[in-house]
Amino acid sequence: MKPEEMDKPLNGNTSSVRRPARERLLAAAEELFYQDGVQSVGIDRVIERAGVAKASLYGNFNGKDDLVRAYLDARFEARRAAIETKLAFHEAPRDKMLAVFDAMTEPLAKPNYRGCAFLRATAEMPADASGREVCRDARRWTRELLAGLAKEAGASNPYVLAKQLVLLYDGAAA
Amino acid sequence: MKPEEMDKPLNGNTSSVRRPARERLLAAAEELFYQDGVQSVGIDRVIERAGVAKASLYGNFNGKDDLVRAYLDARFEARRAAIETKLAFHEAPRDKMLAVFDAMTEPLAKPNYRGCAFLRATAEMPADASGREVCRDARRWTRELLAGLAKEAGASNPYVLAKQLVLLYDGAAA
DNA sequence: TTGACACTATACAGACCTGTCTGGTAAAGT
DNA sequence: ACTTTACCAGACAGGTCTGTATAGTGTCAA
Repeated sequence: MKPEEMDKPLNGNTSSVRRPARERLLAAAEELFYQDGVQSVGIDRVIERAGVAKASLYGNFNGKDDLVRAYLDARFEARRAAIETKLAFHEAPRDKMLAVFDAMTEPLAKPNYRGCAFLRATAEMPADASGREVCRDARRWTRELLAGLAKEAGASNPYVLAKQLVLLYDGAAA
Repeated sequence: MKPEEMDKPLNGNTSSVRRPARERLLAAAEELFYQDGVQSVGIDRVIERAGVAKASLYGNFNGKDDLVRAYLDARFEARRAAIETKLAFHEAPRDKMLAVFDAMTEPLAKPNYRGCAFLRATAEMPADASGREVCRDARRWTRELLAGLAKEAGASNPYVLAKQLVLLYDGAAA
């Protein structure tokens, strides 16, 4: 996606039925929020990109805060799905841990990678934003998943190991 | 510093001579920008905290962007000073590398630590902000310092090692 | 046909933020 | 005595942002 296309509407509707406004909003939010940051992307840009009226945004979400939260939720869901897909290929706890790490570091190689979405969002959101919870939950989920696997694998201190692994991911993602 | 004191002016002038406006502005910027984020802290809050008129800000700086840059510059200078102080105690390159890491991770234990100032600022500043350069410079300076020491220490691949160490720091700081 | 529904388009209020401008004070240099 | 310098206080303009309100369109079902 070239920059000059970044604000043109994307309907994705070669079919006769248009995708509902909510989906288009989430798709636009996903791209714009991740690429340019939650703070600096205004509502007007999102609705323009989604090809949606402002009223449709406020009909489907409670406000920007809610849209950001939905965007982060979707992001979390995507990560969880990616991890669990990879997880299914392995049996041994140790292999599973590697699979988790594999799934998480896979996006790093992508051309438009801009760092961990949760870390970025946490850094730029105001302290009282509701999206912070999602970020916290996502990090905790990852940590506890790793800790559980480490325990199964017989690690002497699974919780500490999980924290160190997350720390390593944070470094790579930053 | 309790939150309710966070916006009262701090003159720090028990002496007869008041500290000049520029210094008070930088001190206020340091605290507010680091604590609450560069974006969400407005100029009015900075000048109120500094006990300074708005005109004094625009007399000493070219605008908010410039103030942010000065804040980051000061931050960089402080880090450099802290590192070089610790560096002076050691002779062997390997000890020096540990000293660098020591100096950089020392602030992590402080009660009001909020992560690496440069990482945070980079995450929340708009793409065209002049402060990004400072962040880039600070990171490059650290990396090259470590690479130089690694080379002296006889590391097989000093540059890669330096990058990995910085990555480790980023993880810890995030 | 009518009415409910989802949507578009646009105008607008209110808040906030940056940056400018004016006016006044006090100290230091000439 | 006069000027310069540094400063404070606050009003104000211009912009951007979120969120609301209004008016109109197309569709589908009863």
